[in-house]
Amino acid sequence: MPELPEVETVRGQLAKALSGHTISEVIVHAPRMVTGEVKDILKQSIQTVRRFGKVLVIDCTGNISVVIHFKMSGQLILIQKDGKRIAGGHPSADWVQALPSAHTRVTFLFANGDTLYFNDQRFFGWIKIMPTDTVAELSYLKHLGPEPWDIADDDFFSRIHKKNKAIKLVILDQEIISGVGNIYANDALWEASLHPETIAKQLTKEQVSRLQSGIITVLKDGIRYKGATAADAKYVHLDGMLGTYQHHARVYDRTGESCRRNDGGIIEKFAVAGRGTYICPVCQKKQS
DNA sequence: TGCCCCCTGCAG
DNA sequence: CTGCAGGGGGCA
Repeated sequence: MPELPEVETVRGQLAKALSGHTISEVIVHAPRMVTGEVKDILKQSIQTVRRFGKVLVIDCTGNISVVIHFKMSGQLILIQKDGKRIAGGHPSADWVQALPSAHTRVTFLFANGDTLYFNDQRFFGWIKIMPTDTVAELSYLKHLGPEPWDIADDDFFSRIHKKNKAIKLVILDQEIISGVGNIYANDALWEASLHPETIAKQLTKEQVSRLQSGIITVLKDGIRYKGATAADAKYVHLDGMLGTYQHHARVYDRTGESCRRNDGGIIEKFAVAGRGTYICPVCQKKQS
C-alpha cells in the first residue's frame, strides 16, 4: 500500500470504520514483523488514525499506538462480523479469498466482531506497538521530511537544490520530502517535464517550483482516485476494493503508450538506481 | 552516493 | 531460469 495516497486512503477508511472500537484479541502469525507488547493494546479502543508520509499510526486509549509501515506488499483488510467487507460497493472479483490467508501476518479481533487482517506477502513491513507519546521519537519519523504541501517553495528549493544526485532519487528520499514513492515520482517528473536523471543541483528555481506543483498534483490525484493498484493488486482498500489511479497514471507502467501531452512521444522504460523509470522522450529530455 | 540485502511470487 | 515488483536499512 506503498505511497502516501494509498496510506491516506486506508487511513480515512480505518478512522471511519474503527473509531471507538475495542480490540479484544490479537493473533501474531509472524512475530518477526512485530515489536512491542501485543497485550498492551488489548481492551483498548481506537481513538484516532494518523499518517506521516507512508506510515500509519493508530492511536488507542491508554496511551498506546500501533504504528504500521506497509513497505512493498503490506495491506489491511477489514471483515465485519457477518463476514462481509466494510463499506459499500461490491468486493472485487479478485478478492474472493478466504481470510486469514497465507499472507496474513497479524490478525486484530474487535469486541464488536470485526476482524482486521494485516497481510504482507514479502515480510518487508513492520508493526510497532508503543506508547503514543513516544511515537514521534521513532527514528523513521524523527528523520522524516515534510510533506510537499507543507513547505514554502523556497524551503522546497533549498532541500532539493543542494543534492548532487539524480532528481528522481532526491524526491524518493523520505528525509527530504515524505510521501513520494516510485509511481508518483515518475508521474511528478512528467508533470514538471523533467528527466529523472537530471542532477538536482542543476535545476533552476522555476523547474523546482514546477516539480513541487507536479508532486502535489499527482499525490492529490492519487488520493482522489483512492490510490494506485498495480497489476499484481497488492494494494487494496480496507474493503478489498482496488484503487483506480493507475488508469490516470501519466507515465508509470505505460511503456509503449502515447504521451498524454500528445506530443508524439512514446513512453519508454529504463532503470534509475535499479528502479523502474518511465519517461516521455519528447517532453522529458535529458539536460546537459 | 552506490550497492547489496531483506522476502515471496509472477511474468517472460 | 532470470528479472522485476508501491520500500528502505546497512554497509563501504
